[in-house]
Amino acid sequence: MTCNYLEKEHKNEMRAVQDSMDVLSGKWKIAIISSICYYNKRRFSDILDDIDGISNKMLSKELKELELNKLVKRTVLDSQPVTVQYELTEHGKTLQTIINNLTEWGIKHRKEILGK
Amino acid sequence: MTCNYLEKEHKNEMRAVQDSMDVLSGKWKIAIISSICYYNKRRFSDILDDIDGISNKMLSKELKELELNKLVKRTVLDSQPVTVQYELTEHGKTLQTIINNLTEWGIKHRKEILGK
DNA sequence: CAGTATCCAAAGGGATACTG
DNA sequence: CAGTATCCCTTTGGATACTG
Repeated sequence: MTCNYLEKEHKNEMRAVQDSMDVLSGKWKIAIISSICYYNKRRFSDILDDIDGISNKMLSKELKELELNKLVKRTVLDSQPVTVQYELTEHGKTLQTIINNLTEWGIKHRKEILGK
Repeated sequence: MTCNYLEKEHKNEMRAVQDSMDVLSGKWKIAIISSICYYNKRRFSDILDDIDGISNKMLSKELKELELNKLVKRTVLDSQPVTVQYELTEHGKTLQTIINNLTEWGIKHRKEILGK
């Protein structure tokens, strides 16, 4: 791998990567996205069940951030009692490639570390 | 995007993604990798200069973790005073695809959030 | 059901000084 | 140069209880 581009471009790339990481690096972000993606639409309490170890406080906080970043859309259904549904936005769905790559790499990495 | 695979596969994917994120999600990890990659071989104090805001304590800690995860190779050169050189391992270089994707996505995301 | 609020312990991480 | 050590403030996040 050679990285023979210009210094300024390099700085810009680093900023862009950091932007992505800021959005994704919450402890539960990707798990949440993955859960919503898997079920297409998913309610708060269901996501809570999907993800081992997450608390309602954390789920609430992370979902709020995902919404702010326009990755997730929140819809309140007027049922009794109130139900809230989460789904990925079109923008959120563009994360699929990254998630796939992270999955592949994670598997490779595990082999590398444990020795093949 | 449809996610119509089996539940168990889904759990495995989530674990793999999490493995990757654990390795990469330190505050400075990707910046460090990117810096070493850019210069191919890079010394401690140079990386310190490359990355805005990082402290020697953090750089030392993150490099240690990257080494443990076999992404980075550390070489002590017997100069006066001692010089230490860091470079990516073959395994570390396999991150290139992910970094590229994160770069692209980060740019897209910025447009999405700021409004095009 | 879908969150908030509060308390609190643990981890993160900056600043500074020191060492081989 | 390449780190360690220490101090100490800030952030994170779990447990629990409460609300519309």
